[in-house]
Parts: sequence; C-alpha cells; structure tokens
Amino acid sequence: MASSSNKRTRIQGINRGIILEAALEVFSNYGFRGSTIDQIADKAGMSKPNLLYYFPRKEDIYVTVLENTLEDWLTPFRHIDPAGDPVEELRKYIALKMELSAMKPESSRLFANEILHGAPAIQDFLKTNLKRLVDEKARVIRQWIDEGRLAPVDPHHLIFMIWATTQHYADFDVQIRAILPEQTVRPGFFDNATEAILSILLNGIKPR
Amino acid sequence: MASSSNKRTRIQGINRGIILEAALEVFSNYGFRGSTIDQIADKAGMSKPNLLYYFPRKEDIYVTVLENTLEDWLTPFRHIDPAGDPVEELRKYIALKMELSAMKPESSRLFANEILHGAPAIQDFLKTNLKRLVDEKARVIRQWIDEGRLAPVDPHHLIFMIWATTQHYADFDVQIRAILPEQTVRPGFFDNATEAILSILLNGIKPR
DNA sequence: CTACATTTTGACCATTCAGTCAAGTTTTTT
DNA sequence: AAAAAACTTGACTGAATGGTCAAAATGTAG
Repeated sequence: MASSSNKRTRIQGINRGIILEAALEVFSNYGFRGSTIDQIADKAGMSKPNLLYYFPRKEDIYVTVLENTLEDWLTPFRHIDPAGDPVEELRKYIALKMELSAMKPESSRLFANEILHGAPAIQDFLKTNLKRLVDEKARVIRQWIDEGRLAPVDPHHLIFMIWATTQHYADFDVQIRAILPEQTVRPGFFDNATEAILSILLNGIKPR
Repeated sequence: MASSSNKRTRIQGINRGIILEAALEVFSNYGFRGSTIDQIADKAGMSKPNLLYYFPRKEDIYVTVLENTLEDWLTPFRHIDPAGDPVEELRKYIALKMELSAMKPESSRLFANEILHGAPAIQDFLKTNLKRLVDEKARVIRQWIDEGRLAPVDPHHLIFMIWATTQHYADFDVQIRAILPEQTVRPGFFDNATEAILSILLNGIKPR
C-alpha cells in the first residue's frame, strides 16, 4: 500500500499515507489534468492548504504516487528466474500480473494514463531503469529459446504481449464489463480469464 | 478520414473536417480535460469563437471525433468471415488491427483514454452495439472450435487478447520506443511486431 | 505547565479556460 | 449589384482551480 512513512514525525507519516491513497484513486480515475487538489483533499478528509502543506505542488503528489506504483509492477518481473523452467516461470509471471490487475487496477490505470499521454513524468525511468531490466529479461528468454526450451519468438514482443494482455483487464475494465456483464461479477471471473490467456500464450510459445 | 461533410454548406463541410482533424490530434494527446478549445482552434487555424460556431460545446467536438474513430475500429472486426478458414481469418484481422495501430495511433489513444476514464461518452454504445457485435463474433469462434478447427479457448478472452496486444502498439508507443529505441525507427518494425504476435497467437489457438 | 514546533484552515489571489456577444467581413442568392 | 445569409473575430464574463498567507489550533519536549 501507500505506506511510505519515510518522514520525520508521526503525523506526517500518517497523513502522507492518507493523501497518497486518496490521490491514487483520484488520479487513476481522472488523470493528472482531470483531477483537482480539492478532490484529493476531500477524499483524504483534510483542507486543501493542509494537503499542500505536505505536498507543496500537485505534481509532487502525482509523481510520488506514480513512483510508489512502479515498484509494484516491476517486482514480479524481476522475479522471473533464469534458472527455472521457462514455461513455468512465465506462467507464474502472467498469473501474478493478472492478480495485480485484479487487486490493484488503479495502479495499472494510473500508469497507463501516464504512458498514453507521453510519459512526461517518467520518460527517463523508462529509458534507463525499465529498458535495462527488460533487456536483461529478454536475454534470459533468448537463452531459453537457444536451448530449445521455448519456441523461437522475439523476446521483447513476447514481453509486450504479456503486459498488454494482463494490463488490459485493469485498464479496459469498463469495456470488459460492458461486454460480459454477468460473467464479470461472478467470483471466478479473473481465474477464468487467467486460465484462458495462459492457455493461448503458453501454447503459443511451447517448443514445437 | 474525418470527412464528415454531412452539412449544409460548402464551408461548413470543409471547416468541420479541419476542426475534427485538429481535435483528434489534441484530444488523443492530452485527453478531454487536458485539451483546450484554444489549442484545437490554433491547430485548426481559426479563432475560438469561430470554432464554437461549428461545435457549440467542447463536448460536441469530442463526441463527434470519438464516434468517427469508432467505426474505423469496428470495420475490420465486422469483416471476420464465418465462412473463411479460422486461422486465416484471424490472421487477417490481427494484421489489419496492427496496421491500424501503425497508421492511426491517435484514434487508438483517444479510444483508450475514453475507456480508461470510465467511458462516460460511450457507455451505451459499449453495452449495446459493441456487445452485440462481439457476442456475434464470439459465437463464430465457438462454432469453429466445436468443429475442431481451433483449439478450445474462450472466444471472448481471445478477442480481448487480440485487442489488447494490437492496440498496445499504439497506446503504449512511448514505452515501446523507450525500450527499443533503435528498432522502432527502422522501417520494418511494425511488420516484425506483427510477425511476432501472429506467431504466438496463431500457434496458441491452432487445433492440437 | 510552559515554551516551542508542528499542523490546520479561512480568506484570498492570479490564472486559465469554456463559452458569449455584438459588430464586422465574406459568400451566396436573387 | 444589392440584399440576405453565412461566417469570423476581438473583447468580454464567470466559474474553476492551483497555490499563498497569516493567524489559529494542536501536539510535544523539557
């Protein structure tokens, strides 16, 4: 969660947490420009000037929330283990990402919105940290392919495909609900979805 | 294109077209709230009051642009032919959608942004027209599966997966460019991407 | 309990921006 | 070529909103 109480006093720790939680909800629904400080302050149960006492500018809140969520997204990716079984590792990763889409759709939407609008706040991050990490995992996948343990597919595009598909269930949630109104409210929905895409993806990359 | 000259006079036909073209560019980059009428008027080369003479409210421009782009997206989907070869039909559809992502990324982004923010302007459309169309095509796919011409996969999730993956190349373009800076500028990039995802998807759904 | 630091807020300011209006200019019709 | 219709725009207005400030309230340390 938005724990992030890396601050001096007790009250600061608490209130920054409350603000960041409120801000995630608001920003992910309305985007940066579409959200107002008043909205966030309302949701956080404090006055606007009080909120600005903790985060002097709107952008500061936004960037902090965004940074907090980035780690969530990267962690499962980092855990792909070069020493594990390729299909099993990817199955685990895809399932974890789907779970994340189910549990934290706001984070996914916040991120999607940021990218969609040109990633003004995280360009650098994408070009350095993320690129490095992706390239590293792409090498792992390539290695697996070279060993004949996966079908020959472009590793980068495979990664994009996994991201696209799993995040779709958070980002396009409204569309999915419109098309499958009964199914989406039933309990096992996300498990079925995970099942379905695992079936296609894993069969698509098993060695042939 | 944004032809849409279903209007009385010559000048109206021309100017509405110019405005809609400018608006697509602006809205897809900055979202509804993030875009200003002045920006659109500037890009369209006319004064703000003049623009408002053609579209009395900001929302009118937005809705019109959105409706125009929706048709683009649905057309290839409608063309999936129940009488054709399943794998071939899906290959064609995927390739067409990728082409669309390459040629009209703004349309894709506009749509993605609308959905991401809860689809306020097209809820009804999603729940009626789109749902009907998707259910129809899902039945076609189910039929193919029953005939043993495709692997048994949930048709709806297969469709979502195709949408997610193909639109990802338009919507997350910035991220892809950050991760593959050299490749993306090379000529054959989109063909390679299409190749890669076709390979995974089609192998994932071929009968086994 | 007192002095000091931290937190909170009502009132306010400046800017941005959707939308109006009345007066001008151009195009079309007759 | 005159009249009518359609088009164009500079100058506004009012509401929303990011951010400031000074003073009040609360918490904390000695």
